[in-house]
Amino acid sequence: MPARIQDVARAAGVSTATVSRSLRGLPNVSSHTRTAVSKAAQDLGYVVSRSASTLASGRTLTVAVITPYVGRWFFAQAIEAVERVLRASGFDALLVGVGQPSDGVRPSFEPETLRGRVDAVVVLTVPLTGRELDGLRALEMPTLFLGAAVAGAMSVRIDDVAVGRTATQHLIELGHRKIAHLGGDPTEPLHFSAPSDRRAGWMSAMRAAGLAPVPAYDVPGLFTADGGRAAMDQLLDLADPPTGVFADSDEMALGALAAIRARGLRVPQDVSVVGVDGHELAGMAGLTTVEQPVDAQGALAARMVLMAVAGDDVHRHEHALMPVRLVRRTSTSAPRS
Amino acid sequence: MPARIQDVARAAGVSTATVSRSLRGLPNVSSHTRTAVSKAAQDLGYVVSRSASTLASGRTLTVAVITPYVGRWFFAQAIEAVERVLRASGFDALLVGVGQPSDGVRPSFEPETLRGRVDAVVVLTVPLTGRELDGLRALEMPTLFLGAAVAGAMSVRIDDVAVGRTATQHLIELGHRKIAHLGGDPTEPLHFSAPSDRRAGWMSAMRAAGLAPVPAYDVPGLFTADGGRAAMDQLLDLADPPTGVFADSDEMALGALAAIRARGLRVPQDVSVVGVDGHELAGMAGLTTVEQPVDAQGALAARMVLMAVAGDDVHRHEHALMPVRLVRRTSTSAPRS
DNA sequence: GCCGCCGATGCAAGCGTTTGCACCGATGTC
DNA sequence: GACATCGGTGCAAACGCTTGCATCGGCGGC
Repeated sequence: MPARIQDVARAAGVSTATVSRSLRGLPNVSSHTRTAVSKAAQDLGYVVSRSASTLASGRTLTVAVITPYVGRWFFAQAIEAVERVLRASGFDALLVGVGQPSDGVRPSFEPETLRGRVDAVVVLTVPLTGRELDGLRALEMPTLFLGAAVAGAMSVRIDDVAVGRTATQHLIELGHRKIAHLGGDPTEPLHFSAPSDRRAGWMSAMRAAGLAPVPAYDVPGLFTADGGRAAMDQLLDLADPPTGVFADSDEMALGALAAIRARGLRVPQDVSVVGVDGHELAGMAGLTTVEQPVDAQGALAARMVLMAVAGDDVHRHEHALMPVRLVRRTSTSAPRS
Repeated sequence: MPARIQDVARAAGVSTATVSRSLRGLPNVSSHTRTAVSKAAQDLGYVVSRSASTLASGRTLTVAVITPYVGRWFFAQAIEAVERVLRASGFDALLVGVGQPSDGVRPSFEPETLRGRVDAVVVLTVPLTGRELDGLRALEMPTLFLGAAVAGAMSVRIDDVAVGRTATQHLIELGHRKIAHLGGDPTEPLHFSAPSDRRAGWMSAMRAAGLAPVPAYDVPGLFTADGGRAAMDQLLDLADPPTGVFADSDEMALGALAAIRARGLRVPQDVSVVGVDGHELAGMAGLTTVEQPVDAQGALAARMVLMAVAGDDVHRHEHALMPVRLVRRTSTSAPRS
């Protein structure tokens, strides 16, 4: 049987109240008592019961991380960073997957189930329904969106419109006129804002350069390498294929690279490709990309919710925007005239 | 204020005991009462307090997932699968990161912390110290190792020696004699068994073919793309570089590919490369690989611990071995004679 | 028609903490 | 020297559920 607070109290010759206060470092405990309690706890291998503690205090020392995927690069990186910071502060990360739609419809996420289960929520780039958002608000706990901005909650993200603009401008500056866009899956039940924002950036940069975004050049890539490859194939089948391609993610861009090379075409001579993310393997493949600081976003997100949990209301509605930067590699160059 | 069980009891005109039994689907509740309780709970938006329920029953409906990384491909895939199955069964996944050694020493993982916090533990390919293993055993709860076998606990994994042998044999059958091995980081504080087993498979296959494994051909690749690239560079700097390379992971193999091409050498004409995993991007890059079913391993692992939690002692010590298969692509061929 | 049994329900004792409040000396103040 | 003050401590009431045990009709068997 594991030791309970009662056992520690007895061993240290004090009351359970004093043990509780002492172990949590609360004031008004003499240093003499403190050492006695610590020793007793140590000897007995005492570790506080989370459920009892939570029940009595209402604090869970746990933060929910809501995510549609964990296998995809961006999400995996972000989760790792969030978890690391939470753990360093003594908090646990409760992983909540809401993706994996079975019959095209995502199983509804029930925020109510989190009540009393966590102290705060970090939502990773998952667009919630109105009902879900309301449920989340009803929880009345610190909530932070990573990868999207939602009114009334904290957020950490990058400027996705600028991302699209930066990538597209890069191609334009190299001399490209026929620039395609590989985006998300429009039929996907989870409507992310990143794809549409990046797409908007693409269109905006095109127009600013006096170029018309061609509808046939705007194809869905599903945010996967396979999807990117298929989309690229589709583009190359066009009578007048693009010379430059902007993919919303490195994974799609790498798929596009594969499709291009599979046809015996060369990168960047025949087609230039630029991605988004800063995936480790993008570097290996020489992919030019708009790099975003995923680790930093995750760490900042965790720090922000922790501050909010600690009662800091100042940043309770802060929206942090992290910088991105274009990393030029060998997948982009001037088009063959 | 959220509704408590007391409120539901009052609304349904029964006692809290009946509400508790009814809501959990226990027997000996009349169907009439059952519907009345359900309706009352529904109306009040009642959701049981996890901490109170846990405190009273000792059940947490939560499983800990211990992992050294979440950003690396294998781990991310496995976690996603485990979480999905747990969630489908009404269990939560508590993500516990134990990696990220700061000063070369991994911060010790404290199994005691999990007591009363979870009903079972899934440990992902993280070699624990004796103290940690003892602590885990002392918890006396279902424990499963994914990616390594540990006596006295369940496990799900692949035969890593066979993996190394398969990959190496493939190169040997193609006619290679000078075959290198890209393995893990020997100085890494986390000593995984996979790298040493795969290495053993490499050596065994070499010897079986009458070839001597050359020490200079056995280089650490850190299990990252960057590490794989650096390791490959090292191999290519050798006076007599290998013609075939077996990398313990696809990520390293992809790094190796980059290093080879950066020198103007060609794959597979100049060097053949084979990896391990079945990474989505390996397919894009045409990498030959020994594919392992990560999703299936994760899902099975989750199912096994759930059965054990449910009281099924039959499989309590079962060791499941999942099949791997060689996927031939364009990164391997006969060496230039 | 009595008895035993059984399904349905209620009672109340936990489960192991936290915390508001009371208490109790010792110290400091006029 | 009386009195507020204050640090240190204990008491005991929550916190919201689960569950062993008791209770209570109703029903079939003899």
